Amino acid sequence: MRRKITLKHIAKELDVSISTVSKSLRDSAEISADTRQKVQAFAKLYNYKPNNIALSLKNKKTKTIGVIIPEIVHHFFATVISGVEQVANEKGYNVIVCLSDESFDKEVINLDLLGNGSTDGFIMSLSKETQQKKDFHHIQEVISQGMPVVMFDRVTNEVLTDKVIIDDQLAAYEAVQFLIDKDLKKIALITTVDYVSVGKLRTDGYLKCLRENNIEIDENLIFKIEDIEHSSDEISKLFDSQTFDAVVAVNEMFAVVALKEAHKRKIIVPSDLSVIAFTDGIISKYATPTLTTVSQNGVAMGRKSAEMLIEKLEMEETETEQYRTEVIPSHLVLRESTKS
Amino acid sequence: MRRKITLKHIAKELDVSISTVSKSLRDSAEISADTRQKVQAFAKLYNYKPNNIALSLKNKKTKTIGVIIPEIVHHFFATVISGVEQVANEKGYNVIVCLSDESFDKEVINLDLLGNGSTDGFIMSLSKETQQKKDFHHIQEVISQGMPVVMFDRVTNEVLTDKVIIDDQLAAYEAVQFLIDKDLKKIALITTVDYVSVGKLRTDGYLKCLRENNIEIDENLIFKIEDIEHSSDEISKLFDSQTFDAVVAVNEMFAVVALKEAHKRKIIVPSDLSVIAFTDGIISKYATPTLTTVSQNGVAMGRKSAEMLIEKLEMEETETEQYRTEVIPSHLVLRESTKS
DNA sequence: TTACAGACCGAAAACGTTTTCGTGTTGAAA
DNA sequence: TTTCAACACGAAAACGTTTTCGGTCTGTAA
Repeated sequence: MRRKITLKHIAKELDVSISTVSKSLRDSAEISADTRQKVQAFAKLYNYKPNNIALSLKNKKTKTIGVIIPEIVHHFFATVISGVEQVANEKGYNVIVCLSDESFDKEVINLDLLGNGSTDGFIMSLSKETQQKKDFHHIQEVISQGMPVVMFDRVTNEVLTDKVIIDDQLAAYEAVQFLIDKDLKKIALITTVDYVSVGKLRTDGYLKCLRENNIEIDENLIFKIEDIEHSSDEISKLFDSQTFDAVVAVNEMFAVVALKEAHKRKIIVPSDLSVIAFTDGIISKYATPTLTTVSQNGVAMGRKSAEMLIEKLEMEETETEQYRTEVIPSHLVLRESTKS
Repeated sequence: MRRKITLKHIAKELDVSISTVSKSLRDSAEISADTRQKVQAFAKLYNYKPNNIALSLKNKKTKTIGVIIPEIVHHFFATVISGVEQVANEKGYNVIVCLSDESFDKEVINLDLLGNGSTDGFIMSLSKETQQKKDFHHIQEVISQGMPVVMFDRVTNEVLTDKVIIDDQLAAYEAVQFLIDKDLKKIALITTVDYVSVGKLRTDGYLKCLRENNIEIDENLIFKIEDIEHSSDEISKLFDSQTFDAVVAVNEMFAVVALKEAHKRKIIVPSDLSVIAFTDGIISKYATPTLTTVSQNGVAMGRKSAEMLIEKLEMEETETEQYRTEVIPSHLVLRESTKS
């Protein structure tokens, strides 16, 4: 088992000093062409590669960015990671992924663990529990220690830092307006409980659009679902108790469940009922009928987040602290679940 | 901006040596209770946490495992990461994720980059290109340098190391047998090109089952699809040219496309046509009708892979090299796309 | 008084780099 | 012959830890 070779080994083998070896490998003019050549040949032969950890310690940079997300088995977050990874890769950074499992405590632990030298900065999306507790001291902590942090999607105003979001309220507004333009007036909304920030914003957009179109808001058409596991029963109740000619769902799963419920009741989509979902993911593309969705470009969010973070990492310390919030554009992806 | 505090800072502030600080924090009996108490109080006050990088360098352990997968926007791989992360977390390890994008070169680069001290070991699934080229020297390289590697799902016999797989051939066999038991004889197979190892194995299982049931193999019923983008047209052709009463697809997407094609032609699933898909993911659960699938428990694979890797990492160097291949059980998840 | 044990603490090495600075040797100019 | 620059290289510090090995006290026993 050939162990990893170090500068020291090369130095001893060639009977020169460690400094000489190091300089030779970096092609320093300080060293004679002869020695340089000799060292380089030897290094190549034994496949020498500098030790990353030693470099990190010396440079006080790890070239690693930490990504903390609620869960990875979720198409949207997977696409974000994909985007982050793309630009990280281009710029020579590694990505270390941590899952909070929607738990506040795990978020704290992860931040704590990685905050001690393992990463140069963070990209994160808040866990549900954190959003509920409204406790962000762990994030403030790492920021105050000089670590750049970029928050995406599930963000909060209470932390001053760079952010990347889609304009959820506007997107919901546009989705609803699209339906109204098709002359659909009884529009149901299937959303989450309010503490999930994006759920709240989308609900706000829905309400705003109805108001501005002078359509009376019927609270019975707004359905807040806590638990995705029982969404099927819940949504069934909605169909039992109310009639409506369009549904906006804040995620794909709710929309597909609605689709199935309609199918079961012989309600034809889109002629009898139009459906629009948020988050343009895999399910929408493969549902029957395929779903019209509000695109939520995770790759773009990931890319933008990584770009902002790396920019912060590589700029001079002295520059003025200026935080930006970038808005990733979203648009309606028209498919079979709405009338054309 | 409070910068991170180090042992040196504490030492200077309290006017003792670095050694004393270090020992105090580790509650060494060498240091008087008085001093210990003082140091600990100070450290707590300033929220001292040892620098991970320095520890890694000293201990020659990073407590980090590298995961290299073809892509993350793929439910199966996401579940695997989730599993890996779970046990990594339990055992105090971090997970660094790299995507090969199905590219041989990126796989080499990632392995190279992380192999130089950044991780203690690897968990990986081969990229398509690597499987095609059958070039595994980069993996042999890291192994020969003493890094444990666990391969999962897309593995190869040409590398001697720990592996975690599902018995794809057996799983396919059982799926086909299930259909035959329902008295379905004309069973089509929608699979990938042969160099994708799991596609090949599943095809083998299909063939074996037909043979052992004395059903003549009709090559026209075996459909190899290279490009998922055009699968729709391809599968349409299959329906044009052949008749059959069951379909086995090696992934969810192919199955859903078949489902839609049947729907379009007024072929009723499951009464006219049964469909079974591989990889029990999100799509299957939300398809219409829901899909009967061969479960491919990614979380279990991830967990098992991580367990095997960490076991290797923490066992004494001296123990005999013994490589294992673990098989994760799979089973049919019965849903609406097959007759009950 | 001397010797010695124990208590307490510090110096230094080690992990693997990079970089600054110093030093010895050579050759040429004065 | 003396002086000095250019050249080639090495020593050592630094990054932040942990740990081994000494060293300096104090107090007690001989």
